[in-house]
Amino acid sequence: MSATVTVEPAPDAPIAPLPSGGDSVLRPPARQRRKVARPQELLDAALALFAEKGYAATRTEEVAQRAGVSKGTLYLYYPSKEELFKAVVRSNLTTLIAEGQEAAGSFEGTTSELLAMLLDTWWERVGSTPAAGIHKIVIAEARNFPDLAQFYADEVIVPADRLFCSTVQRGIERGEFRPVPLHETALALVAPLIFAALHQHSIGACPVRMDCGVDPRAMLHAHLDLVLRGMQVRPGEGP
Amino acid sequence: MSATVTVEPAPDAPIAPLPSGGDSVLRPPARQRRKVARPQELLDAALALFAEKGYAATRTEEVAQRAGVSKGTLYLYYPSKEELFKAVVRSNLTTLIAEGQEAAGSFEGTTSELLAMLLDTWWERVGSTPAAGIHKIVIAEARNFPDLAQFYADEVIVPADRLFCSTVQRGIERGEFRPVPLHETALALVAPLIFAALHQHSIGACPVRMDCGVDPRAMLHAHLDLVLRGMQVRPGEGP
Amino acid sequence: MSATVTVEPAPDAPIAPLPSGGDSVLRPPARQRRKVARPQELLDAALALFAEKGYAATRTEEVAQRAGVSKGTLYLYYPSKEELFKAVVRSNLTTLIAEGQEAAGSFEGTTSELLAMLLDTWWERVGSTPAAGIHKIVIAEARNFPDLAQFYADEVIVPADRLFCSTVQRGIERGEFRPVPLHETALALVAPLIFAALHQHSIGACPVRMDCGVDPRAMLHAHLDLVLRGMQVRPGEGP
Amino acid sequence: MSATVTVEPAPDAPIAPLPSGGDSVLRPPARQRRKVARPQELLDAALALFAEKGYAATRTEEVAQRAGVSKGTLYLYYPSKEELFKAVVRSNLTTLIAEGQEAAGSFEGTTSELLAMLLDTWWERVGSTPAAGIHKIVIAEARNFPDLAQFYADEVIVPADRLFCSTVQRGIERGEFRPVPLHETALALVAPLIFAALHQHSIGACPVRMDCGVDPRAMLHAHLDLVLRGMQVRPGEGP
DNA sequence: CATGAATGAGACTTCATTCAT
DNA sequence: TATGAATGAAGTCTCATTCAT
Repeated sequence: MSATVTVEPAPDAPIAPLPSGGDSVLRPPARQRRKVARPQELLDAALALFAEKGYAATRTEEVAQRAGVSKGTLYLYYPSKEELFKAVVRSNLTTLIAEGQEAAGSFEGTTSELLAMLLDTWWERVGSTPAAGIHKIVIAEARNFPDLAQFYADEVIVPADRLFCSTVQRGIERGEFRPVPLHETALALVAPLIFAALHQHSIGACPVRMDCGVDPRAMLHAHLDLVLRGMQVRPGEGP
Repeated sequence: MSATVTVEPAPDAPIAPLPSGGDSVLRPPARQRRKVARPQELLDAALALFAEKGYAATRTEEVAQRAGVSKGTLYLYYPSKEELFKAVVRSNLTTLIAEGQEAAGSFEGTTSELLAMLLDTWWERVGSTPAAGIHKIVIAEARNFPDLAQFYADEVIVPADRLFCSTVQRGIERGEFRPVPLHETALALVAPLIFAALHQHSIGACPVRMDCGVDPRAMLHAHLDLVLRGMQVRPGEGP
Repeated sequence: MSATVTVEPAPDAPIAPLPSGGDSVLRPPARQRRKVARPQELLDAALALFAEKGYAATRTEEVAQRAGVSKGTLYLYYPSKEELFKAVVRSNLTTLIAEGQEAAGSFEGTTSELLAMLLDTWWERVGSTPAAGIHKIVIAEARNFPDLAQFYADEVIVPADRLFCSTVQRGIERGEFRPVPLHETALALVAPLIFAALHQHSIGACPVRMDCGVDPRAMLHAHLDLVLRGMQVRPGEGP
Repeated sequence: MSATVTVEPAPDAPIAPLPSGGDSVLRPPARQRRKVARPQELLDAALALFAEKGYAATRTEEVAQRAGVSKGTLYLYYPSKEELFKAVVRSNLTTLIAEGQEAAGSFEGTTSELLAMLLDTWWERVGSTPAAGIHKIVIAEARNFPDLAQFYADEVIVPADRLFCSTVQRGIERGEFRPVPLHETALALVAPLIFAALHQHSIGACPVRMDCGVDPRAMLHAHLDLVLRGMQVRPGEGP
């Protein structure tokens, strides 16, 4: 408050939700009615916190605060912490899936290019965003929330597997790839990306001194280079 | 309780996790080796539970029970749940690294064979054992325990990176591999395995119905096949 | 909302429960009689819910819903749940008392017949109607709402006692009954009925399997038979 | 604490549980281990509070305080508020039932005397004690806790009905009573007592000014006098 | 007058930690 | 040392009440 001290924004709300404008410092916190915007604001706040601290360590009140509402308001929109979490997963993964389908849909070009594009897009839209933190949470809490695990399997794992399997299949059918096993190859394709995303949202988000940091981008390309070469049909190998 | 009972000497480090070498299997009459074995028993119980349920969902009482002692006794050895957690991670990672070094040792044969051996061994000794649960925990809790992240970086990530980088280097130097970028390739090599291990200890451990389950073993081989081909020097490509 | 709409005059007692006579069934076009009917509608809804679930388990929102208004509107008429509760009890007790007086009237015939009639009527008009739920509420909450207990004592217990005492007195004076103690006998007369009514509105309203259910009607008659015989002067017994 | 000030006991604990003796005024409240005494102390505290305020209005922490323990300790013995309540009911009603059976068992004398004794005892051991408050609670909360209602029906209502029916039967068989209907008469016998007990624990426990207060004792005798006369075989009525 | 989104005190319950025995 | 009864801070969720619209 004093003139010389250059206070940085309160650490509690580094990504402050936006307090509407006026927000005078009087006691009653000037409650607002924003029925339509609230759900998304809550979802965003929840995603950020869940991704950072995990499911159990995130308090509902903290989510509400970050969204700029009170504890009770959160429960107006989501009936429980678990449902809130599911909504977060659903919201971000539905988008994810939709994008995957869409991107794969009508693609012209070599399958190698398609794969590069898919993985690139995934990294840009998911892996490098807070949404990637969801994977971390699911991995960490799956055994405590079996129905959540089932949900995740149904909504994410299976569709993603389908997408990549069919893409590899396309490469094989077009004579671009050797006849590699589908599921295993699909997994080998995405694993490094997901791994990098996990890293990014756990150790990578900590202030650790490390002399072998890896740029995910560079890693992605090295991986693609490696793997595509490994799949491609070599000159004298023809089927 | 009575005064005449001469309790065996207190373990030199009542709160220390245990120096891993000390728990030799000597003293065959399995009688009354309680007090020295306690720390390790607690650590084992804690590892199993943390790996299964995560940090927050694991109750200290449960750990104590599983180790066959009372709640209070646990606090005799570890001053808090957090310290117990750190001790578990440290204890098991040290072992883990030791095994890595040992496995690498002096290997004769092609670098492809060496890599195959390394990854195979890793899966056998770590990925498929409860120790892999540690990765899950560290990933999930890194941001809540920053010094743990630092520890993990120092003790696991950096050494592992060094091991794989030097192996790839060996392959390049011997003319077996193309001149691929070291760090990125190393990461691409291990990522699918770690990913599979994580999967194994989260979703894979849940009773989820899934039509695209992948055998980690088969995946490992598909991955190796792919990646080694991608790295190898092709006939007409000379260095 | 618009300025030209001439809302009907505000009810003279916006917060008053309603004086019971005011809600005549006039104004046949059942159109827009909302605002004057509101208090009674709220009271009715509240009575039903309080009687069914008790004070604490009844939510104000539920009351509002049942009355067809919003939560906020309820508070326009009653400043708090507690006041609503009191208004409900008072309102219905007034009715109850009125019915008592009405039922008593001027009776010709033996006092036994008069008593039979009184109790019969009470059961028909009160005991078997939702109004009996009020007794349940008062009994349950008297200690949490002392002034309500006072009100109940003044408005119900004392008048009822007076009515039955004077009736018994009449029986004694006319030589029909032995000189029994007044208050105690009056209580002994009504207790089984009230008891049955309470039962009816608590356990009797639950889906309990019970092999000793009692028909309140039959019980009433057995009780009367017993008690009137007990009071009546026997052939050889003095005056 | 000072010598001259005669402090009355803190208002929070009018019926203080007994603080073991020492109870110095230091900050740590001198926790004690009384594993065997605790359950009954908690039950007593719970009975008193439930009887006074009802189920919902009684806070678990209040029960713990009154029993002289902390919130958590309560849950060491009873897993939930509902279970605590059931334990209270069970504890007090089991005693009740046992006493009833026992008292009725081998009785010599007229059935009128037996009935007088039964009702007298009931009043002394239940009706006039806090245990009678249980009836109030069951009546008030039965519809919110159906399984409690079932429990109460099974454990109290049915056995009590059986006891009184068999007693009336005995009177009829011995030629003491007219052939009255069993269930109905049994109910008519106990109803005034239960009614009085309810009254005692609701309105009767409030500071109400009332000019028609009834001594339950006197009422009990008036009732018995009335009802026994009504049941007894009159001189010229032969069986 | 009416609405219903928003609030926040408070209830129940859990569990890491302490400490008398 | 070991125990496990006891503690109390903290978390999730409810709901009476308020108030901007």
